[in-house]
Amino acid sequence: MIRVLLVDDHEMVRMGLAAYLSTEDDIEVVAEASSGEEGVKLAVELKPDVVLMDLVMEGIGGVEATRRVRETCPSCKVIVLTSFIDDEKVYPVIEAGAFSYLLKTSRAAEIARAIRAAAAGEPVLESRVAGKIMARFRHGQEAQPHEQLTPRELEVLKLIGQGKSNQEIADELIIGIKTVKTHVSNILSKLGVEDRTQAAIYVHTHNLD
Amino acid sequence: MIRVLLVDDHEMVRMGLAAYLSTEDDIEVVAEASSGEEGVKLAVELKPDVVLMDLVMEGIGGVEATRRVRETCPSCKVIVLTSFIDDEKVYPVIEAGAFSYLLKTSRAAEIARAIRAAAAGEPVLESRVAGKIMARFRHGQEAQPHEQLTPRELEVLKLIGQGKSNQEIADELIIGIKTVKTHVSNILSKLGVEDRTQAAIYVHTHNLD
DNA sequence: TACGGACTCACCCCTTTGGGTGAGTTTTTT
DNA sequence: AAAAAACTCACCCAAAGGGGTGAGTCCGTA
Repeated sequence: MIRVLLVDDHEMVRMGLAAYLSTEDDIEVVAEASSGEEGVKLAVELKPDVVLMDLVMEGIGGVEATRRVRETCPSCKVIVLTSFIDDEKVYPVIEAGAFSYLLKTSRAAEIARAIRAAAAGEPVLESRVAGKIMARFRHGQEAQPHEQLTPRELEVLKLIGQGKSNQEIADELIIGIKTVKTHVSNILSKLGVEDRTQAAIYVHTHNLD
Repeated sequence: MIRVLLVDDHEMVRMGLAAYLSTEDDIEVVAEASSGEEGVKLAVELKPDVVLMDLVMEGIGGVEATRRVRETCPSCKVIVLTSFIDDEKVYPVIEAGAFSYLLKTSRAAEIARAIRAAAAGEPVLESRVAGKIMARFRHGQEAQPHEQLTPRELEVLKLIGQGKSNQEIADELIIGIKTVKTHVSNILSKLGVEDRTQAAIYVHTHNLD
């Protein structure tokens, strides 16, 4: 019997999963959590075989919840279940220890299959997610352009993403405007964009909040 | 008996709703649709009392689906059920004829209540949605700043949101750069922002794709 | 017809931005 | 201790952005 913990703040989704999974003889839903915190707590207590984890939740998100579950219960396989693929949380959550990655548009049978696969030690990646991962390795492991920014540059980039001018950024960071300009130049070059507007768009399309 | 049609491309959500609603004596799920098109078709055929409609779907979205359902089956009450509140699709879908608006984080009991309310002719607005609607009326019906943009200005704004320079916008629209600058000035003034970067951010936070 | 709104373009002028280059200081790593 | 990376600031200069103003055309409507 595969013991499963559901973590999702959507009651309907939990009910749907629970209803479907209860029809599978070899799968047992041992508990449901409506938040990341609760999910971590239940995972530690119950040591389920598989955790079905939503990514977007109030409080600590699925990424942090996954990290904590992996820390406190390394035997738990975390299957991430989320709505969107464009979320740039794909890489972080995999780094956080997610074992499989599915989309919520998946058929119910797919999910049952992924649960059995996880219990058997086989990860499952939704095809589009797999494509992203492959692309990342193909293009060299440098990954996201913004990951090669220095901490200070990242800080400046976020302020650009808030629509701040160089002077405002200088005031906020208590440095000279000349220094800000240097950072901005380096940022534009590293991100491969032409101006601060494109950099701001980068921030928003990559959710660098 | 209240006859309900479910429209959602997430099989799990449909299952969860169907499972829960089947426990309610006065509610009957007469059909499920996994796309907007299918939902419209089934609504016409079955004339349900209430349609539970997801907003984000492949193909025609929930907004267009709602409009068509209302056109072809005016007696059907459409309850919109979506994940996010920041979606600026709230107003459009209400204009399209949505009767109630709930979030997917709602408790299942809330949904059953909303279904009964809809059948009785009472709309239900999730509190945060209600707040938005109220705010819109309080601030004068002018609503979103970008709605007072002219068609041409909106076109330019979208290009700003793509990170285009004035010259690139001029080339794309086959007009002079002086004209673009005029549009940009008017846009900044109407949106109440200081520069094109903030305008680009506006585009992305308001989903003006 | 007259009016207003939208779209177009122009001129003047100032500010901001961004590239290139150099260089000093601090922090971290080797 | 030496090397590398990060952070800081500076100067020069060209390009782009943005405010203000004026004005012509076209189109739909009162």
